[in-house]
Amino acid sequence: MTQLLNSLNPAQREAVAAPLGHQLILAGAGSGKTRVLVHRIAWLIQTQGLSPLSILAVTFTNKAANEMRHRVETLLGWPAKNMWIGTFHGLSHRILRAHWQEANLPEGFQILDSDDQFRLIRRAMTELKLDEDRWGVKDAQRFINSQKEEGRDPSEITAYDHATATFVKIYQAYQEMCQRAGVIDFTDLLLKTHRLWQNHPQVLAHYQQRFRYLLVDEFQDTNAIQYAWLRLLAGHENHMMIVGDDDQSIYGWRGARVENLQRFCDDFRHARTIRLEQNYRSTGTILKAANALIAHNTERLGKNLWTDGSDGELITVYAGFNDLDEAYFIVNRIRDLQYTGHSLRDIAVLYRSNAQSRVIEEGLMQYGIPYRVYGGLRYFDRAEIKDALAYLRLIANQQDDPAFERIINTPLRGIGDRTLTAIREFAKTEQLSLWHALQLLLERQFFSARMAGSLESFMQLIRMFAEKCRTLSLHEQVELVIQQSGLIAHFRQEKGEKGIARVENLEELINAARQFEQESGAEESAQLTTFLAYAALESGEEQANISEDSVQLMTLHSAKGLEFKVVFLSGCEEELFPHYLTLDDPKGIQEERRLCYVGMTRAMRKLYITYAESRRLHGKESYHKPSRFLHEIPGELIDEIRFRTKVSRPTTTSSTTTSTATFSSSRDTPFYPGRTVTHKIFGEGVVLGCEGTGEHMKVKVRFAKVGTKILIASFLNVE
DNA sequence: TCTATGGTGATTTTT
DNA sequence: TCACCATAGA
Repeated sequence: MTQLLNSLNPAQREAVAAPLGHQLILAGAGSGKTRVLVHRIAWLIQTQGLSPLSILAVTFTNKAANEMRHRVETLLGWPAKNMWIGTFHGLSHRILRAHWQEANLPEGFQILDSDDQFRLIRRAMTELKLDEDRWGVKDAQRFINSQKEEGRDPSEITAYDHATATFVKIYQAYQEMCQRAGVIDFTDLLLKTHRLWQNHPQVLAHYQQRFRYLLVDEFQDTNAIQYAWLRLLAGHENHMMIVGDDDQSIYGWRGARVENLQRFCDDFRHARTIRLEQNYRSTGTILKAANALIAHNTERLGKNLWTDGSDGELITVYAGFNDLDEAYFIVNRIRDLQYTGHSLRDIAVLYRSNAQSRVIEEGLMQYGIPYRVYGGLRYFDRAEIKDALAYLRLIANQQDDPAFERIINTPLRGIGDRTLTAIREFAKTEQLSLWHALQLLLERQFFSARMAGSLESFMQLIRMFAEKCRTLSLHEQVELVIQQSGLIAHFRQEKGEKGIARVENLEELINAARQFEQESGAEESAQLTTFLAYAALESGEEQANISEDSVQLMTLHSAKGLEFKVVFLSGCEEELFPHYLTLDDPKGIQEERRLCYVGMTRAMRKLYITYAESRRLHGKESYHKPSRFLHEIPGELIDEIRFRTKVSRPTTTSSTTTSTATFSSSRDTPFYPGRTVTHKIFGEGVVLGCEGTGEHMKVKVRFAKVGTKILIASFLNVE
C-alpha cells in the first residue's frame, strides 16, 4: 500500500491518501493531476476496501476518460471494464438507456449532434414562419442550449421582450419536434438524467447508494447543469474529489463556470483544499514567466508553480516584420531543431484562431516539413458517414425526422424542395412524423404519378432494409445500406480525390461496425442503437496518419492538457491575442490571459513567443501592437530578436503559390513547392521540393492518399 | 436540379 | 482574402 504512495510528492500523497470526505485538488499545469486521480482510485480500492463498482469518475472528453481508464488498469493490474469512468454525456446516456421509461423516452431514442440540432431548429423556425435573416438559427441554437444548461424548460422562462419570447417559441417547437421524433440532443442527456433523478427518488437513491465516491476532472469546466447533476448524485452521504485549476478556465464562453470551484467549497462543507504546485513539465524560466503573467488576474484561488529542475533557456521572443516573416522565423527554427535531432512531434505551433494556421502551413510546406493540423473534421462528422448513419437511424425508427430529412433526396432521387415542403406541412398540421405523413399522402394520391413513384420506391427501400436488417449482423446491415442505398455509387461519381476519399470512408464504416460488434458487450438486438449512440457521442479521432513524425499545429484551446518539448506561441498581438472581441470585457481579457497561461505552460524545455508588426487580416493589411501579455512577462526572462530582413508579400499576382514562393528558391521549374500535381496511381499531391533538372528531376510529393514519395518528374502531371 | 456569381462576414469547442 | 451562403439562370 505504501508502494502506491512512494512515487508521489508530499502534496500528491496528501491528496491520494486523504481520509474520505470531500476534497478540492487545485492542480496546477503539469503537476500530475491525472496521476493523483488514478492513484486515488487505486488507493480507495486497495486500502479502503471500496468496491471498484462504487466509484464514479467523470471527465469532459472521451480522450480523457479513455486515458484515465487505461491508467487505472495499468496501476491496478487488472481490467477495469465495469468501472464507471466516462464523460458526463456518456454516463448520462448509459443511465437514460437503463431508465428510458421513467425518463419518458422511447426505448430506441437517438442522439442529435449539433449539426442535426441546427437543422431541426431551422425547420422549427420555418414552420413558425420566422425570417431566418432576422432570427439567426445560430442564435436560436445558442439560446436553447444555454437555457437547457440552466435547466430551464420553455415554460419556465419569463420573456420580458419580444426577442426572448420568439426564442422561447422556437425552443418550445423544437422540443416538441424532438419528442415526436424520439431524439434528444447533447444537453438533453444531462438535463433528462437530472430530471429523471428529481422525479424518481428511488432511481436517484439507487445511484446514490451505488456510487459512494465521485471523482471529477477539470472541474473548472463544469457548467450549471453538470454541477447540479453532480450535486444531486452526491447527495448528503457520498464523497467527492474534484480536481481543477481556476487559472486554466478557458471555456467560460461556452457556459463553463469557474465559480463552481468556490461553490463546491460552500456546498460541500469541510471540503479540504489541497494544492498541487510542484510542476514536472517545464523549466524554471517558463514557470516564472507563466506565474508572472497570471498574477495579473484578479479573484484567483491562488497558486504558484515551482520546479526543482533547472531554469533552462530564456524565452525567445521574435518580433516579425509581418505574418509571413513570423512564419518564416518559425519554420527556420523548426528546421534547426530538426537538424539538431529533435523529433517533429515534440514541436507545437499554437495560435489563437484557426485562420492563422495557413501562413504557417504554407511555410512548412515549402520546406517539406510534415505537419498535422488539429481541429479538422472528425470521422463521424463527415457528410457521407452521417448520410449512411441517417439511413440506419431511419431503419431503426421511422419517426426520426432529422434522419428522414437528411436522406430523402440523398442520393438524388428527384424529390425536390416543393415535394418536401408539402410533406412537412402535412406532417405539421396532422402532428405526424414525416414518414407517416408521406405514407398518408401517398395513400390519398396527393402527388403526381411520377413523383409518387420516386417516393414510393424510397419507402420501399427503407422497408426492405428494415426487413432484411432483422436477420443481419451489425456490419452486414451497414454494408447492405451503403451498397444498396446508392450512396457508394453516388460518391463514386463525384470527381477527384474527394469522391474517392468518401467511398473509402464509407467502406471504413463497415470495419468500424465490425470492430464495434466485437468490442461492445451489447446484445445483438440492441447493437444498432448502441452503435448509433456511439457514433454520436464519440465522433472519432481526427483523421491523420499518426505514424508520421510531424509538427503539431493547433489552437491554444485544443492544446490544453497536452505538452511539447518546444512550443511556438504565435500571433501575440493586441486584437488577435487578446482577441478584439474580448477587449471591452475585463472578464474576457482575464480568460484570454488564462489562455496565454495555458499556452505557455504547454512547453517543457523551450518557449518561443512570436508576433508580427503587420499582418494580413480579413484581406487587409493591419498593424497591431505586441500583445499586452508580452509586457506582463519579466524582461529578464526574455531574449528578444527582431526581424533582420523584410519579407514582403509579392505584390504581383495573388495566387497562393506565388505568395508563398517567397520561401522557395526553385520557382523556375514547374514543380515548385506548393504546386498541386497528379500521378496516375497515387492521385493528387502537393510538391514539397525537388532536386536535379529536366526530365530526370526528382520531385518530393506529398500525396493525399499514400503519403510522401520521391518520384521522377516525368511521371507527374501538372494540373 | 445543377452551376455560376455576388454579397457577407470573419474567436475559441466538446459532447 | 476567402469561404460560405443565397439566388438566378440553364
